[in-house]
This record gives sequence, structure tokens and C-alpha cells, in this order.
Amino acid sequence: MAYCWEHRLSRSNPRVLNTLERAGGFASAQEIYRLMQREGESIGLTTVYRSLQSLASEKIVDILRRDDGEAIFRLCGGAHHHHLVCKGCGDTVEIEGGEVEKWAKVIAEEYGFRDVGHTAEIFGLCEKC
Amino acid sequence: MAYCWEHRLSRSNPRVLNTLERAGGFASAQEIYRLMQREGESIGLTTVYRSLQSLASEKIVDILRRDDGEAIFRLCGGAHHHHLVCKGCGDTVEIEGGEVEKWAKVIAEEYGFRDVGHTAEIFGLCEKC
DNA sequence: AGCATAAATGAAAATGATTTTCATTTTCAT
DNA sequence: ATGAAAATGAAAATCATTTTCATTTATGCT
Repeated sequence: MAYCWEHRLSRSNPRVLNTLERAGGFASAQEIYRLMQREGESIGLTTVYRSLQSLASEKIVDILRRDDGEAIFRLCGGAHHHHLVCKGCGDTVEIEGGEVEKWAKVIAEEYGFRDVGHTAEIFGLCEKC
Repeated sequence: MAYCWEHRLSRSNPRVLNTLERAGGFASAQEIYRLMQREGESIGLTTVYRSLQSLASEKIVDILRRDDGEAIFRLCGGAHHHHLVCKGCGDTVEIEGGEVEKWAKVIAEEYGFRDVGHTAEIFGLCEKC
């Protein structure tokens, strides 16, 4: 008689997901780990990585890449936004990208791509720098 | 009297660029290095990386990312453009980003940023994949 | 030619994110 | 309460990329 292990609960997944939410829905594994540490949560870095992988395979989070190659995880369905980054001081503003969304959609259709995502970022010098 | 070292020639840059061309204009640093090794060229991995960085800062090549985060270098037509990349086979289409340019300009003005640039990339699965 | 100087080179070590290993702990149908 | 399978996490392994530093090379000057 076969056991059914379908309903195993992971203690970590919900905590990692919750932390990602509180981080603005946009963070790297290392950042999530450090955040949880700082808040006194007991979890291992390995588990953070595994939780994020599992959340990604369930399509609950998206995986993007920073310019330096570090993976950043983004809540799917959560407010999707872009960044305006100052090259001088590193200050970052979250911005809306309505026109970019439209642009990406149109282009993707034009070339017959499916399962489409995009990245867009603006960088320059802020008033202070 | 100040010397003028402007015209120093790197032996490596042209060789790396040439190898990237022969590799189909789309390869990682490690791949370029291995290719040059196999062909008996004498060059160090460090130098391959440095040449690619320098070619990138001269806008002769573009830097993209594989899904696993590895950097891939791509010969660039020169004009400013964006990319539509297939997550499956890596096929890349250069696309126009007129709306993105406008969007970036408007946002930058709104927040008082100057000396502004941007990146934008669309990724998904092409018809074949 | 010969010298001085700064850039270019590359081997080895360092870095840093991510994955793997493996021993231990937890979960849950029975 | 039991036991099989999954989850966990510390430490080690991986792997791309960067840094260090000693050596070589290119170039301008005399």
C-alpha cells in the first residue's frame, strides 16, 4: 500500500515567501537570508535557496538577473515595477513601467514568443550627485 | 614633458574579438577561452575577461546573461537597440525600443536625473522551443 | 640603439553566489 | 507510537569572475 507524501509541509517556504513580500517583492536569496537573520528567524542559507527554487517551479516567484549576474526573485502577480538607479549614490526609486509592459507584449507577439518576461532599468545621476 | 600612451596596442583585443566573431558572435568568456586554447592560441583566461570588458565599454560587444547567470558576450551592430532573447535556445533578435527611449526620458526628467541611460530586454520562448 | 615608463599580460589566489553532500530532524499516514 | 520519505542546515564543493602581483611588452624620448 503506497504511502501518500503529497501533503508534506515545509516550514520554510511560507516564511521565505513572507520575507520576500515584506522586502518589496523583489530581492536576492542572500538578501532574504540576511533579512531573516536580522529578524531573528532561524533558517539556513541552503534552505532559503531551496525554498526559492521550489517557489519558482510553482510559478509563485520569477527569477531575474541583476547586471552582475546575481539572481533576484520577484513575486509573480505582485506589483511589477522597474527601477531608476543613481550611478553616483546608488539611490533607487521604484517606478511604473506601463509603456514598457505594452512594448514588451507587442514585440513578443510580433515575433511569436510566449511565456514572456522582461527587464528594464534606468540609470543616471540624481540631483544630489 | 608628459608622455602620450594613448596608442598602446593590445595584442589580445583583436584576437578575442576575432574569436567571438568566428564563434557566431555569441559566446561566454569561458567558451572563447577554450576555443582559443583548442586552436593553439596563447592567451590567459584573465586576459580574455579583460578584453571582453574593454570591448564592452567601447560598445563593440553587448553583455547578456544566460539563465544560469553566466555572462554571454555578443557582437553588437553599434546602434542602440534592445534584445528579444529565447530562454530555450538563446536565439536573439535585435529590436527597436522607441517607446522605451521615450519612457526612460520622461521618467528621468520627472525625477530630475541627468546623464541617463537604460537597459531593457525581453525574454521568453520562441516558436521552435 | 638604449633607456624609462606605463600599460598589458597571465598564473595563482581570492571572492562570492549557488549547489552538493550528508547526517540529523521533522512530518504524517498508518 | 512507528517508519518511510521529505525537509533542514552546516560544511564542503563548484564555478564564473575578479584581484593581486610579478613579469613582459610597447612606445616615446634621447
